[in-house]
Amino acid sequence: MSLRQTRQRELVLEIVRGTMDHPSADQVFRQARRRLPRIGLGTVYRNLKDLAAQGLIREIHAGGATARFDANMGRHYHIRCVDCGRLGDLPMSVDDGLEREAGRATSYEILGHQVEVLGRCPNCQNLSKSIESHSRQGRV
Amino acid sequence: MSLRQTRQRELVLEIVRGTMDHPSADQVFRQARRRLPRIGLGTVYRNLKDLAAQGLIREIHAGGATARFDANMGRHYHIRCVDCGRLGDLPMSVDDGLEREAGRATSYEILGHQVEVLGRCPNCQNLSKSIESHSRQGRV
DNA sequence: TTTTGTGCAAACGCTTTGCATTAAT
DNA sequence: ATTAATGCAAAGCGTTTGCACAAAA
Repeated sequence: MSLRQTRQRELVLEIVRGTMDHPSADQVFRQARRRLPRIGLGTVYRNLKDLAAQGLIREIHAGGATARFDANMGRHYHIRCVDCGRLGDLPMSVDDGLEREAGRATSYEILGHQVEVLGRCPNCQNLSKSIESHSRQGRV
Repeated sequence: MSLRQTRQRELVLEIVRGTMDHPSADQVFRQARRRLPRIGLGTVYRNLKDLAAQGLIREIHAGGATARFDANMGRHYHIRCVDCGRLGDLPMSVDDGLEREAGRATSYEILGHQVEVLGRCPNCQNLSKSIESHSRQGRV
């Protein structure tokens, strides 16, 4: 249950904490190998995942693994169900102020923005309700 | 240069247009195969990519392909350079109203949201400037 | 007839996993 | 001594690509 403190795990955490540039697993791996030449890529992946589960680091945009396609070409936002992965359109207005503010905050040339709201769809809410009331089982 | 009108391409477009649920390439493929049993998965991928390039559909990769990691656990937004993939933190305020509005617009249980602004980082802006001024080459 | 597009299969890149060994507790 | 974590390699998954053949133009 409790995590053991290993050289590898400490190093991975230290590397992610020590940089501002949101490294990929492979970048963390390369950097780690400079200090622990025998560290494996699998270990790095496992530690990144464990550290994220502990809330010590955050994995960014892991949700968008597989591409989705949309024939709605108007600007709009999306909502994703964290349980079943269902992706829906959000019938709400697009915030142009956000790009203006981002332009002020950085020296990037702003080209656009995407918003993804995370939630649980009605179907998955009902599923977990019926599990609660009918049994003691945990996560499905 | 100009796209030919094939049964396969028409079908793929029709499928993406005919659903609201943002199908993945594989879902499009399965549905397409019901009407064109010999269609290949590669063809579906190629057509989705072509149709997106033509602006007829949109590819949603809610985040980049490969996962990135961040030790900054506070709520914040990101900005991605569309040229080099560089990912930065955005020093700007998080919009809670957005989640409230999403809650009103759907029957999802709202859990959070992510914003990714797209742009070109200062470095890539300079790179393309120097290419423009020193040569006639197009896209790098 | 000339290309572009297709089907197929192999290759790709990122990530996960099985397993025998190592090391933290 | 116990058992979680490691290194390694193989497999998994979504996606891309090379190539000979088919079909639009």
